Amino acid sequence: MSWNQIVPSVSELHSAKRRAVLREAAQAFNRQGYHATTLEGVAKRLGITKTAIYHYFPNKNALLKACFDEVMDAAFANLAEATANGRNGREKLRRVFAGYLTHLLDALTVAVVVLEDGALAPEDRRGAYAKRDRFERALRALVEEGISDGSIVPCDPKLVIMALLGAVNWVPRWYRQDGEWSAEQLATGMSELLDRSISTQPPRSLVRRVKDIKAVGDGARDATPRKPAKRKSP
Amino acid sequence: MSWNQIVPSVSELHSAKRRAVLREAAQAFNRQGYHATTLEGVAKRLGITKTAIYHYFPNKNALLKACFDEVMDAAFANLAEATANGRNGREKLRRVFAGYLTHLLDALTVAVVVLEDGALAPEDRRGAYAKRDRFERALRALVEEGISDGSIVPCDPKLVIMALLGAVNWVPRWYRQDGEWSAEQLATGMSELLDRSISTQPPRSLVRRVKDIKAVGDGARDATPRKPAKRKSP
Amino acid sequence: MSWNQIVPSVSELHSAKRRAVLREAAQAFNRQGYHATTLEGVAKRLGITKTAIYHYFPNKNALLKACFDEVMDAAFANLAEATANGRNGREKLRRVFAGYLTHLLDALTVAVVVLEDGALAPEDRRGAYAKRDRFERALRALVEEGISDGSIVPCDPKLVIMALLGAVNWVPRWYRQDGEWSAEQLATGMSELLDRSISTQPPRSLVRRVKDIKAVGDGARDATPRKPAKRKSP
Amino acid sequence: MSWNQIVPSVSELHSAKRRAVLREAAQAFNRQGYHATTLEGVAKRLGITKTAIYHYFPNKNALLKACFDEVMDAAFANLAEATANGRNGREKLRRVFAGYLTHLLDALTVAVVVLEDGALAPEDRRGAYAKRDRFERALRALVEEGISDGSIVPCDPKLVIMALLGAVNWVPRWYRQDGEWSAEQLATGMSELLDRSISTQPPRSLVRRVKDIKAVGDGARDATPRKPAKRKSP
DNA sequence: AATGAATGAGGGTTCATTCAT
DNA sequence: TATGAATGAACCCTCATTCAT
Repeated sequence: MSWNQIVPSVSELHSAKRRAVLREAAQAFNRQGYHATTLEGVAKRLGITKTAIYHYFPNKNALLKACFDEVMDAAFANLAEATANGRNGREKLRRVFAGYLTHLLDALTVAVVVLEDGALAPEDRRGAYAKRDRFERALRALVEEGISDGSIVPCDPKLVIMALLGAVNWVPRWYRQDGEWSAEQLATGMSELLDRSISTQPPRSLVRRVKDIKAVGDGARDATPRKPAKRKSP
Repeated sequence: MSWNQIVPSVSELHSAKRRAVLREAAQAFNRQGYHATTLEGVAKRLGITKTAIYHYFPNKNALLKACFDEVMDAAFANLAEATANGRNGREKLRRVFAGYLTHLLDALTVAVVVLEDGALAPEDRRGAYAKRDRFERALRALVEEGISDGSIVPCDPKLVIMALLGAVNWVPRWYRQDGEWSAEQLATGMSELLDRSISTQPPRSLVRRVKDIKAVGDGARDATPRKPAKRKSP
Repeated sequence: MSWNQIVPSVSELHSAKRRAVLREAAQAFNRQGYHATTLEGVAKRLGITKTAIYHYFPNKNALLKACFDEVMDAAFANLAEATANGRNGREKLRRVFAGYLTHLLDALTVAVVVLEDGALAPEDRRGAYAKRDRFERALRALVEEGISDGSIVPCDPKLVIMALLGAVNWVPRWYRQDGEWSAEQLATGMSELLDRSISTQPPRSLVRRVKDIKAVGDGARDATPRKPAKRKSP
Repeated sequence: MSWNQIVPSVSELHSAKRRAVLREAAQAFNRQGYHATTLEGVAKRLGITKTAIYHYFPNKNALLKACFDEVMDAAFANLAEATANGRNGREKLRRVFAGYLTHLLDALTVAVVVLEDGALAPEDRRGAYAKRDRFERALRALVEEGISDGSIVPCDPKLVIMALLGAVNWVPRWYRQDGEWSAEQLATGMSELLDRSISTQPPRSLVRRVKDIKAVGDGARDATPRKPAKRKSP
């Protein structure tokens, strides 16, 4: 084909549009929930018609499933990265959540349809639940690892994971891109908070007060110092 | 009339039924979300007909509003109690969340429709949002107080409150009464977690390791030791 | 029975209440139409409950039928009187309409459910239609009589009757008791108008201008001069 | 594109269908009243489904409003024409009513939903009432004009207008296209009747009897002589 | 006689989905 | 590829009616 590289191929165009549809739908799902979202509304915001969506997805539920899959894919990718590079349970966990959060906050990304898992079609649900459970189990394993290696405070891993996921999954419903924080700032702030909630290390402020007596802390926990706000344009 | 105090009066019966309807609806809202909940389903689970519900609530949205109001009432009650009795910002905050959580987990109670605020009728929304914002502002003030009095680690109060609320409000969607934990255990576990996430004090486990050197901690924070599971009957 | 004549008997009470229900329902039917009228509304205005109505009428449609019957009874009564006392077709017709109108305007009376004949139950409809048709036929006969005796202008009796009934039956929908006219004034004004519309006699004002030349008119037509307003209290 | 002018364009098709829906609904409203009319029924008679209607009108009430608007538009058009061309109050009035009636009787037209004004949505009602009141006021002004110029008998304009409107608006409820009269005949007959009811001129039959003595009448009133029936096919 | 509770039928409306163009 | 038309399922809600008290 001529126009090489310049004019996008037909299939490129198709997947670009598909992607746009998915993004728009995901944002709607995040904001209003699956059932309150209408295809009409999604289409209108894209400047297309409702039926055009059906060229890219077989039905509404497929949009949800695609969201779910993407989130889970990102989750497992983060998990792999974190497991490979983290030095102890807590650090691994922090890496997972930081990556997960960054993914959620990325405007381009599909999002926390995790909240809407119940809306999946029965045939998709089993697989989705299995994936999600696998992810949660992996996270729990990291907690246990952290408890073992002393980086995480003794606790119930299941409860902790649900709590942290609650905090994280909730973000897309209240975070506004044009709001007070940049995505980066938010991710950092949340990560610190989550980290503190399970760390065996005293919080930084305390560390400073105690360090004269005895060196405490693993250093790694200060790896993400608060950066000055790099606010996006409104 | 005899049967005094024993046989419930007519109006008592009415409000008991009303309460039952509200509870059932709330559970459905929590599990599936507002829009995915059908009055038919709620009625069926109560063994009544759809229209019977209309004897107790004028419409579906009124159920949502009633949920919301109840949650907020409990929230403010906790806030008052905590403000009066807490000794510092962090302790106050912990009391608020502990009470809030207990309320959410109470089987008798209506629940976290907070997640579904967008589904409120336009005329109710303004008031509901105002109430909710007032509550969140109060929580943020507690965080600031805690930062000032040194009980809470320096942080962005807004972000912290949203994170903690996310963790807490998410609970009713995954907590099962007949599950692994009693409500009390859950409340305790969550409280400890939330508390750790903002505390300037080193975590208990660390404290033990450090206490030989220097006494640290405010004592109060161990006021709620993990009790042996008092599991409810399924 | 004691309390003779003073305390009304049980059955008197019953029929008085029945009457009250019928009146209220009739007014609602007149104002809003049968289908837009709810028994709840009728009951509320009477200060009773919806179910109480069922002590006096077996169902909503029976109220409509009762209205209809009453109107038709009055109509036939007027017809008899008018036929007996009127001196010619036109005069008879005028008497019928005047009486009919008076009945419609009587606050105590049930009313123009004629407009809602289609809402009657199928089993009642046949009878009701028969009655109504009989009445309309009688009116047409009067028109024909009037044409024959020269008191009514040549015209299509059917059309004329429908037109006059339209004008008359429409009254209850716009007439307000607390409005500008007394019932009497309205009845008089309408009668004059209806009369003029079919009369072979020149209108009064013309008569005055012509009477110098030749005596015209039947005298009877001036039998109901406009009286000064005797307004009812609000 | 070929088929020019012959095959209707897409948008023409749309508005033709819209028109068909409106007509069918209007007929139902006229026959049974607004509340007794179901969209299901309207659709069935059109051979479509209930929901198809929603492609052309946002809801049931919009159908009513469209009817109302069309009637009022025709009313004002007639008013303008009559005011411009009528020679005196009575003649103007007659022209208005004749035109109005013709419109009502036109099979293609939407009709006398005037009777159902109370069923309009609250937000539409104010405007509709204002329009209707403006029309009625204009008619009353014509009556007053007629009284002043001697063409109309002294009377209460308000009462007269309500009576005449009653007679006219009632027509669509009983007139059947496949009945005894053509629309033209009916319009003529009704017009004569209405005219007689307010005219200062002696009726034609009387005129003939009197004219030997003195010439009376304005000539114009005989402008619409009864034409021989031109019956439409059933 | 009167009531509150409850029901079932039915109507308006929304919305995902299909079809023909 | 994209659209407008059309459909059917489902839901909320109203209301006449019945029943037990």
